[in-house]
Amino acid sequence: MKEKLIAIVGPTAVGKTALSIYLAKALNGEIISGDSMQVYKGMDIGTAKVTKEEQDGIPHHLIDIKEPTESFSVAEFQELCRPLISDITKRGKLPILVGGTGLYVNAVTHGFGFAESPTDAEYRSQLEREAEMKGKDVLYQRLMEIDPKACEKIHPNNLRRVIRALEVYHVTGELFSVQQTEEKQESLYNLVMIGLTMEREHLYQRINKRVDQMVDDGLIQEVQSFYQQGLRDCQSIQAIGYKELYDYFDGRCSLDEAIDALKQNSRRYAKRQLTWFMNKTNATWYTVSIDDPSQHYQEIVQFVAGN
RNA sequence: GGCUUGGUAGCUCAGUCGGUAGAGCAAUGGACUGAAAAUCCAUGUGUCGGCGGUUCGAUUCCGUCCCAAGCCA
Repeated sequence: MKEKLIAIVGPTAVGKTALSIYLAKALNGEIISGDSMQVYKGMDIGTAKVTKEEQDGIPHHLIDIKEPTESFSVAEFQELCRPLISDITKRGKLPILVGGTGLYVNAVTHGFGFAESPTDAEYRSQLEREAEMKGKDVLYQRLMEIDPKACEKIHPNNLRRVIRALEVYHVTGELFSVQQTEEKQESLYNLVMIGLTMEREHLYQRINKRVDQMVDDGLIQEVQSFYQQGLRDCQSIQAIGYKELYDYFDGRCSLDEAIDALKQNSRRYAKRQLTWFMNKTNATWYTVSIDDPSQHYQEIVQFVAGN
């Protein structure tokens, strides 16, 4: 008997958090964040992390589990998330996975098997240096000799993924393309996936408004404190909101330009999220209205409870 | 009121010595298996300001009108 798992996916700012709290209350649930940036402590405003008040007593997991200096990965997320789901289930509660990071969600709900191929940071940077000196074609050609099947799916310009494929071979002796065939079609869980979307123009309005709100709430100070602590070159500051404001603090642009870039990058991010969730999941979709975001809550509760 | 320079893609502009046009940015679509809020790929039809004229043919030349900026009264 598979464990029951609810997942809520959708683009940034569509209202996943509010729905998740509502569902958790209605169905005796606990919430697991499926988000690559909300794991970082102190990155609260910029990642639109749930506040304590919003949580309203509902247990939340996998937020604030990393220092901003640390790295994090899908595999680690998967490793943490799966036992957590079992644990919540055993306690008689309903696990609700809420996330905007499509890869993370799918890695948990489906059988992504990368547990056997760890990373090798040293090897990565070695390849990066090589690509810089000799060009990325050199690495692509090397991958072509080792794993031509992987090359079919990786664009020569996508250096990051070329390097990852080489890394897998380097570390495990196994081909990247072979590992990928382990993908399973069936979910590991009795999965009910809810997708939230919104008319594009309205979603963009909400994103722009939310960024302004973040600035009012002290986003600039939040990022500045990381900047002043000397936080540099780490995964956490790749987050939207942080990298743009770093450009401002570095004097590469004005504050207004940074905020505009932040909005634009958020909109583009939302678009990529929709592409992923629409094409890589079979969520049941609800189009939420900008005027009444809670319009479908009752319907969703019934749908989730009935499955 | 007169003169000058402009009006071309959502924006900034290029260009056509007359054969209905193209860059950057924006936007849109897509890919995605240990950085994923990352990384990467693909996509350019627009009354060439309006109306007339010349011409086989005008966005291009001419006239006129409208709009904008600047200068002179």
